[in-house]
Amino acid sequence: MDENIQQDINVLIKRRFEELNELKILGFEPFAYSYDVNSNAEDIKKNFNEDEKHVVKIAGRIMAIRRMGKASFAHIQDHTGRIQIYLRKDDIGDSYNAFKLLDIGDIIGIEGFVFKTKTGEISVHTTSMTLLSKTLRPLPIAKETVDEQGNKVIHDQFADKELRYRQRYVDLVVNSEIQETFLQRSRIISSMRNFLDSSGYIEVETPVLQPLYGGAAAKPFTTHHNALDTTLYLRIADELYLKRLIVGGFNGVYEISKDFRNEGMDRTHNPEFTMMELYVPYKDYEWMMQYVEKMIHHICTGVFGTLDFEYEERKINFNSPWQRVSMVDALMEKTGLDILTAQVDELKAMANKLGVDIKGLEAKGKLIDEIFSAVVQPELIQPTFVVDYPLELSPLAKKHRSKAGLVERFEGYVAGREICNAFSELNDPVDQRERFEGQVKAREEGDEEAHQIDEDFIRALEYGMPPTAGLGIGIDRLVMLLTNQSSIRDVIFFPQMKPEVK
RNA sequence: GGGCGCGUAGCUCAGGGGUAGAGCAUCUGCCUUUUAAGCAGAGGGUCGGUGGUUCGAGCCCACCCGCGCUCACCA
Repeated sequence: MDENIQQDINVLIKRRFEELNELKILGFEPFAYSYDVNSNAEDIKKNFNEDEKHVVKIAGRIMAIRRMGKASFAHIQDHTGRIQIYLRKDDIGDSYNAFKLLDIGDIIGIEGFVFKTKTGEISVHTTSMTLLSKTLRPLPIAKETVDEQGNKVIHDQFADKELRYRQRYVDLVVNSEIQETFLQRSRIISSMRNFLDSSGYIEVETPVLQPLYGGAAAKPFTTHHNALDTTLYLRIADELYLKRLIVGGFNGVYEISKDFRNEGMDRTHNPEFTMMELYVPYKDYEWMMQYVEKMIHHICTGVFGTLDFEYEERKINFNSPWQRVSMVDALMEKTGLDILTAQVDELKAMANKLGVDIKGLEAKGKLIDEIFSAVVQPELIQPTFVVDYPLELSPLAKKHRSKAGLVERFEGYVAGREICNAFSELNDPVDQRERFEGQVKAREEGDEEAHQIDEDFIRALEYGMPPTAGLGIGIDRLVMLLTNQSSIRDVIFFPQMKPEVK
């Protein structure tokens, strides 16, 4: 930060330190130990009764002050919202002198009785004020007013996106409406966990630090373990460990945890993100599609009380069953090309004709994926399962029981975005080894994201894994969808940022 | 990395060649039902940085730095 700006802030901070000392001299402890709260802003307003003087004890942060000599009004904000307080020197004596030394941002406890002002605002008439925490930095507070048309106008809003992300604690205080999105995130995860638990599946934890990374096509973060003197990777997926647990005999395991991918950042990508993966033995991807429908239904109704959502101005309805379309059919319809029999040259020609950037790709699977992403995916607005993917795109999925060249895999799309990925898990260790070897070949041909051979995983499969259905859901993106947020940074408290420039 | 945009007081912003502005916030005084409280006064800026053009540069030019959006890669 620029030194001069720093100095200017310091003038304000210096004044706060002076107030701190003056408060101590007056005998007020600026940082209290506790306060017995028995009400909150929301309850006070909800339970207001003209005839009774409710006595309440509340605590919160001062968000506005209007001083009028020997009496003052202020608004304090707690976790339920704001409420006005009224303080008079006649009522609180010496504390009024302390109040004169308080600022917006300070945290106080107020005991008093509830009343309604001349102008009709339910307020607390203070009989006792306790300073709980003195602020040493000025809060970038906004003021609100209502214009002639009845629109809420916010003045001096704390709007710098970078500062909001870097200092989320300030953002949460002064733009407190964002708390709702994060509360919804929390409820979505709880609801999902609750649904999985009630199905009898076990929540487990598997390593974040892995000697071999796998389970997805992505570049990892690399780190080093000193005592072992070995390279470890931050996991890019939980998949291979969770399937080992299915080998071990559990009746369904899931994990909700952070995965890490060392790739670009934008409105839908953060380097660490939250993933839910579920594996259920003796089931296949058909069963899993229905399970996803039920789970999303449970979350939508449980958290939001509705199946109707709006995302980026488009209406979405989560009624079951979701639409289903096979990848082959969808591409046939859009391009007239049968991707099962098409040659690489035909796919490249089609991509060029459609204006799809294939940037030197040669692998058939990747070409198909590019064309699909460009021409089909954006049109999948209502919840849709795209089923049966090319084998070479899915080295961990089981070959389709009747369609050659495909695997039993589906992805769920909503509002043109992928929200889940699932398959009938490959449990044939011989086939798995061949797929891994195919990946090694792809890697040698320059595909940095191709899988490595995980010998221990193959060994686990050789001990026998029951037929299993597996699912992955990107939690951040699900939350974005359900809370109508277009940036992943708005559903993650502390999104990754460039290092702060001093 | 490419393209577009932004950077002026603590916050939100005006000013587009003539020597720095507004509102809020801060400080002082008055004010015991206010609510963007009010009234009177005060302080606060090397206008993101460096060079250049000019008698004179927030303003024009070049380069750099930071941030946002977007494209590419990707969940």
